[in-house]
Amino acid sequence: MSTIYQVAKLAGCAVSTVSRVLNDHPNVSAKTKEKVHYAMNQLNYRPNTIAKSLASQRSDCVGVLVSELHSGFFGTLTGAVETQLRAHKKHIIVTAGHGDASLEKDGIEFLIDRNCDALVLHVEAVSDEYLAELCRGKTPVVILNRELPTCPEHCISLDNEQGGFAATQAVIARGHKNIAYISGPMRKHDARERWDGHCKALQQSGIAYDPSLVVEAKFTQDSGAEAFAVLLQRKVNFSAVVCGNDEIACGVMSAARDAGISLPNELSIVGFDNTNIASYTYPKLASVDYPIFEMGQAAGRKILNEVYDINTAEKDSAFEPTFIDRASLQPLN
Amino acid sequence: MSTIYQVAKLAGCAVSTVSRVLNDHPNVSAKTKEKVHYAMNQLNYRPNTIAKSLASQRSDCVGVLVSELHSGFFGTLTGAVETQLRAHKKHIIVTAGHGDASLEKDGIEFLIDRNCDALVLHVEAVSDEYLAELCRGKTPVVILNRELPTCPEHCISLDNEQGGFAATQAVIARGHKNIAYISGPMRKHDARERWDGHCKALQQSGIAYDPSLVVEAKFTQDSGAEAFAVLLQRKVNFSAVVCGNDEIACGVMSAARDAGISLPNELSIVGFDNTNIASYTYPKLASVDYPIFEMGQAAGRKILNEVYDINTAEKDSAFEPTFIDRASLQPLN
DNA sequence: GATTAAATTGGAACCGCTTCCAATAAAAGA
DNA sequence: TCTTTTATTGGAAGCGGTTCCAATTTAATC
Repeated sequence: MSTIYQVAKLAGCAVSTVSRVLNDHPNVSAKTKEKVHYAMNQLNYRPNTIAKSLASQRSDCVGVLVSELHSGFFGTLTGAVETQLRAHKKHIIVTAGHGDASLEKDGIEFLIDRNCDALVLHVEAVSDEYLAELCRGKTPVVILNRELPTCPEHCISLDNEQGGFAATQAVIARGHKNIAYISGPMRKHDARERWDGHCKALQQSGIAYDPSLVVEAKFTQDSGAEAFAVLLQRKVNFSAVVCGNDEIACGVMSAARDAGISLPNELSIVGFDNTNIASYTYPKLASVDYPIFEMGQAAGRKILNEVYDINTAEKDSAFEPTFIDRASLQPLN
Repeated sequence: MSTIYQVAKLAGCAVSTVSRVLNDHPNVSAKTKEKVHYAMNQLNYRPNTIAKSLASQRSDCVGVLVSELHSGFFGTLTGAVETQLRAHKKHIIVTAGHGDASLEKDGIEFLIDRNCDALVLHVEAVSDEYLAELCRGKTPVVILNRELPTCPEHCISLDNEQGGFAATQAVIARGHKNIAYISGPMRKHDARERWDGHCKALQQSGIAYDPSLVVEAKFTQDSGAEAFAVLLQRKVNFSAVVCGNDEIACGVMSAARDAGISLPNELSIVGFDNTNIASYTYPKLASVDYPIFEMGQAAGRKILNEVYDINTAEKDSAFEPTFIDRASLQPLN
């Protein structure tokens, strides 16, 4: 691997000049530039990113932290950020927090230590205070799916409660009265907020809240199936199940069919997130659209604008959860 | 941010000594070590990864290149590598190749330039020669899902042809004779190999190959649906469809149902990869298991062993595609 | 053609850490 | 106690770039 010194020597100039050519500085004469380019080609020179990063304190890299790398939701998010930035020659460094506070911190520090120019975070275990502190730090941060009261300008999120409300409201609008709810882990704020929205919708329609219709699950298919089994054991009466996310809903579908329930006529099911899953199921899953791709793009654009001074000219609209009606939700006959 | 100099000063020793403490070198007296640790805590010192990387030519990072970040298949792969390495304090840097040769190269160079200690690649556009050249380079490489004749020791792959064979054989074994095939893009070697396997199975059973039963698609749901429509337009007779991957199969399911075909009794469908999708569909999708998670883990272990000298003590078995029978495949009555 | 201003270049310090080699201190052996 | 050996330390030269400042060239003005 050749270095900038060798290029300078071959081109017959100083390293500082080569550096200028490298970084498109003005004030380099055309002929010098050409000599340098020639030398670079000759030597097959590729600048050492690490050295550049150390000297310049920049990296042309954005760090992305998500909970899990498998999982379509985060894949979509990461992909959105990546394509957005890649179009401008910026790269991303992805790492996972695994929903654990210390791993999340570890991941964040790793990204900062790698001189990332900015961070995009989808964290769930770390505290608000920690994040607030982080926002005050040197590295610009964009926080997804979380609303920090002290620094709203760093956050891109959507109203989970409103989404939960929309889902249950849609179910009620189709005549359902006995509505079960399978929530995600209540320690996760989004799960809690969605459930809040559900309760609100019930309340608004004057439907009494019945705790025996609610089960807490993990955000996974298997857990959703188990939760549904619990529901059945309770021998409570319900005509629809609203779920904390699509995976849970998918588990419910399987479990319901295993129990001999015919879908969608005997039971309506609604998910949340509107992931690919919703299109894979049969009947297709009604869900609340969580525009994670658009939000990832928005995060990318925000960074391009604010960190790299690249104007993407696109205005970011506010993100609203919208209910997507599909066959898994049927009116109560 | 404090530097190693400040730590040295506060601890009253040389930077070289601090560096030794940092890297657990032997030959540092207990009391010096303690003084240094004290100073590090006092200053809240965090070593600068970039500087370390520049000086040591290492990074404790493994680069991972996949085609797309969204897509469950690659998510699973990336997740497998990540968890495996994270357990030993190694991080991964993920980037995407988008199935384009120049983006793939760009991504690979990016990873190498970031001083990655090793690379895990799932590339599809780049040439065998380029990869062979890469294998000869300084950075250790693990190549997934591709068999390079010149350097098999770098490759972890499974026999796509055998997988394709197994799928169609299973279909034939259930009495089907008119079997449609919707392939992935033929320019991709895995798509081609799977199709080869299909043909082989037909041949072995003495079923004549009928080109009007074959459609080439992309590896996506929508494309699968379109391909199925093409198949219907041809007015050819078939009782089963074998697909290049699960997404295609999923698209076929939708399209078939839209055409009023009842599943699985009127039409059997088989996928490939055995992704999560297979568990989301109804009927559940028979598929060929592609143990991508295990292969990712194996890649991680290989690197831990060969690059970091960390013995994971687990032997890697050979990877065989296995047919997973599920309800979407029914015997022909 | 001399003078001044502007454009180009070169030099060197610096980014923060590693690592080799020499110097010193401690331990062991005579 | 005095060598000899061994364990600890310090010093300094990199790693490969960036960037500020001063020096040199070139162009512009009179």
